[in-house]
Amino acid sequence: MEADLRRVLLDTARRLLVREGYSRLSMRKIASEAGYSATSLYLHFANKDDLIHTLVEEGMERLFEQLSAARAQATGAPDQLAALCRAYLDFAVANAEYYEIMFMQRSDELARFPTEKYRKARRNLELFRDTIAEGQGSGAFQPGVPFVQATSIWSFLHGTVALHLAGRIDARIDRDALFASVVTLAVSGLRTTSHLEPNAPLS
Amino acid sequence: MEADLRRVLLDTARRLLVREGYSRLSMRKIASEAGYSATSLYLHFANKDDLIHTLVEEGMERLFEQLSAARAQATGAPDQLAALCRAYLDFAVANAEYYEIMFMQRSDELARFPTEKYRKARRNLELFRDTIAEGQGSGAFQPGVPFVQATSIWSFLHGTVALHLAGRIDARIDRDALFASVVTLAVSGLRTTSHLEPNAPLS
DNA sequence: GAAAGTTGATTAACAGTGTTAAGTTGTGCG
DNA sequence: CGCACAACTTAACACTGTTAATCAACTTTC
Repeated sequence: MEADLRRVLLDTARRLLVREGYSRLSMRKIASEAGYSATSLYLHFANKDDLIHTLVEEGMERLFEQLSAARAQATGAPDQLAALCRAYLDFAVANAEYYEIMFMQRSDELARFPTEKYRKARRNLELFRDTIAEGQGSGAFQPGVPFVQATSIWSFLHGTVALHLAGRIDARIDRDALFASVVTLAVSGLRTTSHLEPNAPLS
Repeated sequence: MEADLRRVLLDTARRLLVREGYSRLSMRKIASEAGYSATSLYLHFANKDDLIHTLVEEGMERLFEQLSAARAQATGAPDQLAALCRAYLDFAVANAEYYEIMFMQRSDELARFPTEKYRKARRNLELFRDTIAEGQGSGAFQPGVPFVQATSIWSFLHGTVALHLAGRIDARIDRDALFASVVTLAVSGLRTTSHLEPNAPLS
């Protein structure tokens, strides 16, 4: 056996995913691209879902690194939260194919993300939650349940990128301007002293 | 030929979609369920995407009806906007399979929604836009570009239902409470006098 | 060192998918 | 009647994920 064929197959799958998109990613293609027969994949992964879930897990880690780095470069909860939002949106457009398998999989198409890998996915949300809690502690944010508020912000961010990636956002709306407005809106919704400015510059 | 086989096939497809979900909806199943051979579908639809797009169009109409009805029962832009948001969320959970093909299709998997059918999809967003513009006229809402603000709210709503339908929202968060908070948050973000209350009752 | 067992990979096959080409059947019409 | 056209079907292609059976090579054991 290859030194670590599992690793090779994952790398091949990732490369194919990024190059051709999820819908054109098949077990047979991964295998032939790696120079093996299709059934070899089943010696290292239970099934396609298992393979994809491993890629998702890797994506969650990469997202966590980028989110952490973004937050570390900002100071103060509001700025840190804004940095997290921007990093999330940036990750989604820079890794669209990754984002699709990570967050845009309908549950009946792909088996539920396994619990043992769920921890890594949750860390990303906790980054938001902790920042919000910190802001509440310093009095910069309104009171509330940080976990719920983090979920709300996440929903907002996800909705924006999901519609964007699906090509559903009207072409007249500039992407970067919309993203910037979304970040402002998301953060200002939590602030004690509202910093909402009319979003006239958009479109 | 059947009086209108096209109509029969669409009804069969819709029934199968709701009963078994999009991932288990195949041309062959639709055909056999309707009592015809698979290739018959291609006499009435160019391909599977064409058939799905027709279902999507119907879904857009149904959504429009429910949104319109909800807005008509409320008075004043803020309440009307809240009613629109609630109706949108309600539609999504009550017609999850429909919602999936309407808004959760990745663009590379399903061909782009055809322009001639796009009009019906846009009407729904215009309902939000017009309500926002009305609220700005009466001074209830902050100034801004209504179309962009409507898109923001839509993103927020879509993100919430998309994550919910994908089973990604933490089980500890009550769905209805989250939805209620999202509606409040979406509307209050536009108001001149903020009505934000701490969302403590959640979870 | 020969026999047995294990590991890593393969080929063949099944049941399913969307879709096209060719063939069949029935109806209206000149 | 015979022609034409319309509605529909059968056969086939090129895929898909996945399982069972097989084969070759290396390890272990006697």
